[in-house]
Amino acid sequence: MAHRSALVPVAPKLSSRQEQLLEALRRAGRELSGQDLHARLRASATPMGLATVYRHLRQLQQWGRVRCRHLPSGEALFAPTECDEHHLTCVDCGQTHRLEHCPVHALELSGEELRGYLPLFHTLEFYGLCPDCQRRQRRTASEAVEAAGQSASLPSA
Amino acid sequence: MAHRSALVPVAPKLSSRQEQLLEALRRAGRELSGQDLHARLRASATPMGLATVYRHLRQLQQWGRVRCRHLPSGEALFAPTECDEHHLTCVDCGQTHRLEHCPVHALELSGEELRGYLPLFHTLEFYGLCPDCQRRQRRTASEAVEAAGQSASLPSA
DNA sequence: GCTCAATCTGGGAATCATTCTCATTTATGG
DNA sequence: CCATAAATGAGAATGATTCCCAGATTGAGC
Ligand SMILES: [Mn+2]
Ligand SMILES: [Mn+2]
Ligand SMILES: [Zn+2]
Ligand SMILES: [Zn+2]
Repeated sequence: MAHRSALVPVAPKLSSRQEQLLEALRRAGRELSGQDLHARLRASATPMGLATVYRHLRQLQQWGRVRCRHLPSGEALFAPTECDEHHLTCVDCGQTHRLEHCPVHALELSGEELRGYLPLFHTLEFYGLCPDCQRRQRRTASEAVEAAGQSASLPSA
Repeated sequence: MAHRSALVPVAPKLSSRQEQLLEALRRAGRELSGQDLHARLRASATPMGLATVYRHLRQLQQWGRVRCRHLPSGEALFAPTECDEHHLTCVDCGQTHRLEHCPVHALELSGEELRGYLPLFHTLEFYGLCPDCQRRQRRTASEAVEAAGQSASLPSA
């Protein structure tokens, strides 16, 4: 709290609708898409339209209260900035794991690199091949090699 | 090269179309969207259709040769993985600066955190408010306060 | 060379998350 | 209550990406 107000020069009081949105995000305990949020809020006592959900998500992001990351699929996921999480994602099957610790939490940008910016949040995602997909790709590759080798020529690999 | 082949278990030979795509990305010297690439390749001697561009971008990404990040606007930008760049972006106006050095280049994931994954690439982006937008937000905020304080409302300007 | 199946390609339709429009509702402040 | 401004949301518009599928290309086997 003290942390937040120290960082943000303009910390506008949130409207009740914005509080509702942020609270829904907190309650979820995981990143949610705009559509997810809309679905949840639509069921609430004070339903919120899709346009309003997106409007406020954008506003909250510009105020540094919400951050957004994109899955490889392109889906946008939102979370409160106070939750500092990162992931390791398979570029093939999309399986993702939450990392225990943020590797850049300490390591901040130097004053020179900041260029006068007021830092709000960051995104950091690692991508790789999960063990299963490594196996599958190896299998596929060796099948190709074997098929090619059977014939007569093909010194490629 | 040695670096790459050591990392990637399955490093399939790229098709000529895939080479063409990757080469276009390298030649560009900056991140390009799928649409950008399509526009460039359409003008070339061997035009490439939009569907093919996206197909190969996905494949190259799964092979760890291309990485992708998303602007706050949602636009997807592609670059060769050998280019390890990150940015500082204003959440308000969208202005972005390239960082000189990658803060996580050394700092790799621990074996435990890797969970057997074969690391391919990462994305790291910092977000904040640029000096201009900080000023603007402060100005907007103080106008609001002043208007409220006066309590004699004059909507003239 | 020629043939045929497998693979690749790309025009155009389909998808779908997000944004936009704008008529209506709600908050504000006397 | 009145007037004005701000907020809201239904539905249309947008636009990037994916899907579909018929035609083109490749290349292994003859
Ligand atoms: Mn972090
Ligand atoms: Mn890096
Ligand atoms: Zn996988
Ligand atoms: Zn800015």
